[in-house]
Amino acid sequence: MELESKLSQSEKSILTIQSEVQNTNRIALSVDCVIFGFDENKLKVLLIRSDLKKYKGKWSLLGDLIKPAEDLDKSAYRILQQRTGLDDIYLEQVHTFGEIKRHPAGRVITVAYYSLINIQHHKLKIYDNELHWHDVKNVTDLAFDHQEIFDTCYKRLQKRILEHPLGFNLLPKKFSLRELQNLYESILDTKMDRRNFRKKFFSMDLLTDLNEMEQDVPHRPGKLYQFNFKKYEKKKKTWIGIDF
Amino acid sequence: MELESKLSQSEKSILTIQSEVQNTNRIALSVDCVIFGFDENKLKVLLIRSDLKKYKGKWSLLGDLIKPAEDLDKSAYRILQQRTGLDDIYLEQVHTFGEIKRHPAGRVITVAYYSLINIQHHKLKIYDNELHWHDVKNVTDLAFDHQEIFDTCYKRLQKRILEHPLGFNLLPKKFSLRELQNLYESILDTKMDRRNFRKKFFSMDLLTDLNEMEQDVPHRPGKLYQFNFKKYEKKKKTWIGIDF
DNA sequence: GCAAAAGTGTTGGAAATACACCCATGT
DNA sequence: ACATGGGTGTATTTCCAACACTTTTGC
Repeated sequence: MELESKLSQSEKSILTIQSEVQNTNRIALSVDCVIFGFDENKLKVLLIRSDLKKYKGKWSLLGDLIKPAEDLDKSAYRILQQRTGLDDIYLEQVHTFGEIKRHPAGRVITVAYYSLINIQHHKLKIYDNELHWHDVKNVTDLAFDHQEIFDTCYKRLQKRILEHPLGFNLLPKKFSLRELQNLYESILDTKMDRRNFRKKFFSMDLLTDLNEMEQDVPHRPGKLYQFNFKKYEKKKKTWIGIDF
Repeated sequence: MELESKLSQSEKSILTIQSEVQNTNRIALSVDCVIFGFDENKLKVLLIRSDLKKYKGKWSLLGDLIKPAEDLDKSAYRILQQRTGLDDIYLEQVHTFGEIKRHPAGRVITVAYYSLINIQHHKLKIYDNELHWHDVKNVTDLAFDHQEIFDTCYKRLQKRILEHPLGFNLLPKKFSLRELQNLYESILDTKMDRRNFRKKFFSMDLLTDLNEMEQDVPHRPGKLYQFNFKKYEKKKKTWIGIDF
């Protein structure tokens, strides 16, 4: 270190920095989106066939290069808009992947996002037959380092769904408690006790009872609910637990 | 969307992508590190004076541009190594900040990390008097968007410390329970019950009793402990709670 | 002997879990 | 009538949280 490091930030002039920023040190950046949907009681992810010879036949995440005059989140929204036709989508940045050799076309650092969309709204809008919804359980061997990106994003979703009520983004506006529970069970890959699940959600007081019933189900119809967001955001923990 | 989007990923050739990667779409990338330390029973962060006229007199995080042939994490380690002289430091990537106008020298996207270091080891190695340890409580009005980056990283640390036993990275190898509790209290900015804190940690069985005592304290000396990592990593939750 | 922090157990309440029966609908 | 999932209550256990006194050392 020593000389170089002492100089590196404290004494560089703005001109030096400008020169570095504009010339020597630029790198291509992309955004990749793990787009989750929920259909047939299964958690799905939207993938596209890779067109690169190296990854022929493999699936990959949806992504694109970031334009030099485009905000990061904007870039992610653009990809979603282009691919799904949907605005107003839940989106969360997860991690940035920067291995030198991760992309065959050269150095590309990629910022990974996951997003949650209501697959019913979306269904009508897939024109491109290279796009396909995959069960998350069957997602293996993606192109590039996309398997790692997918795994990271899926784990993040599993964690977040326990901390915040994000599920509604994946469901229709109106849903039954059974659908909600199916959603949680498929995201977390677990089974839950029905009575305890209901108790938990009702006690959180985040659902509005619509006084409507399911239609056309081959069994006793369930009540339909909506998420109530006014009531969320108030709940904080008082004491602070340590839970390793 | 339409035409452009349909083509954008599914039909671009490797040559097109290579050209984009190498020419039109490159952006400068930096790493910024929020370096935490613990001293005098307070959580501290290492800052450097900004040399840019625009931010004269303000403090900023330690960072540098990523070199085109340097891995992301490597880059963060390099900055830490240069600034603190320490290897083998706990480091976690937190978020990538990409507002178009965040840096006066032009478009620079920055990947934020936080790190935890043992300030005792480090003390000897600050040569640069533009570097200074600040109480996290007094960190305001940093240069660039570094206040936002700092806030984000600090919140992440507060969350992580409740989920994983990271604290030891900030403490000497041997520490008393009082020091450990002081650490948690200063990170979380809260007070905890001493008996419950002890119970909690002992029940986790992550501490090795060294059968040594504190020296030269003006009161009854406490026992000294070490973190025991073999035992960590086993604890999982069985049922899955939902805690909004 | 006094100040300062170490060390130690118990109890009540809240939340999580496990668990079984009747009900409404479509076929 | 039967198959399917909807809807409900209680008892047990586990975890959290509040709380006070005695001990050891330095001065």
